[in-house]
Amino acid sequence: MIDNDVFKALADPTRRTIFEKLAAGSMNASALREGMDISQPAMSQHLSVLRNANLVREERKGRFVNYEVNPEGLAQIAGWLAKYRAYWPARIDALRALLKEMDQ
Amino acid sequence: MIDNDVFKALADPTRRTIFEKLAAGSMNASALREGMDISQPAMSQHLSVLRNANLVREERKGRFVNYEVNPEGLAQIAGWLAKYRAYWPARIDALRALLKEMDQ
DNA sequence: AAGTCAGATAAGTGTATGCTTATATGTTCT
DNA sequence: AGAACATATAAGCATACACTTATCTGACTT
Repeated sequence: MIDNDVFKALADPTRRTIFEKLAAGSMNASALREGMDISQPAMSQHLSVLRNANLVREERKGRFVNYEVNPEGLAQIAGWLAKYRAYWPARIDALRALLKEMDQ
Repeated sequence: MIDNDVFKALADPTRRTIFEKLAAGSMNASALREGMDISQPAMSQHLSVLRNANLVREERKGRFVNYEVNPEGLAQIAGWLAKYRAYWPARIDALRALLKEMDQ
């Protein structure tokens, strides 16, 4: 099951922070570390997990590696969530509307 | 952070299966175990985790405990997902495919 | 009241996970 | 070519996690 990687990847708060940073704008691994009190290998390992979960993708830029959000992972979560549409509370009707709109 | 519990709870495939079963209809812990090759304590522990993540809630029914989906947990995921709405349109095709797949 | 049943909790154990330090790979600069 | 830099990988370690068996609590039954 592929969902597994996505949820596992997001189960770690540090990885969610990294993802959030990337969502605000792509950047390389060193830039990501700024203000995060995390070692270089740890960051590299986290990025590897996020990449495997299709939450993030990389692009070599010379000696840097630029990381950016990969919508694929988000789509997987949306897909999982959609299965339980029946239980979505009114409060997130906007989300449902958006999915429906895309479905047309 | 509350997201933490939700994603951690869903990071385990067994718990996702349990949740899925409950989404199809509320039932007690014993009924949940049917066809699942899981010990009674393990089930109880999983339900405890799901409950803590607000993905599930319980209702005492005499000597049974009926479990059902708690939309609160789903709302948390939807809320998290909504923050990255900006990235959805980039892969509308994937979302559409997922939705179509689900509708059958 | 005693027995039985549903479920929770306790304690122990093997494995997974996230970190560390050390080293390797690959790219740019002089 | 060699130094400097960005990132990845290796190996080791402490903690978290999912499971097990044993026991406990609370509710129905006779």
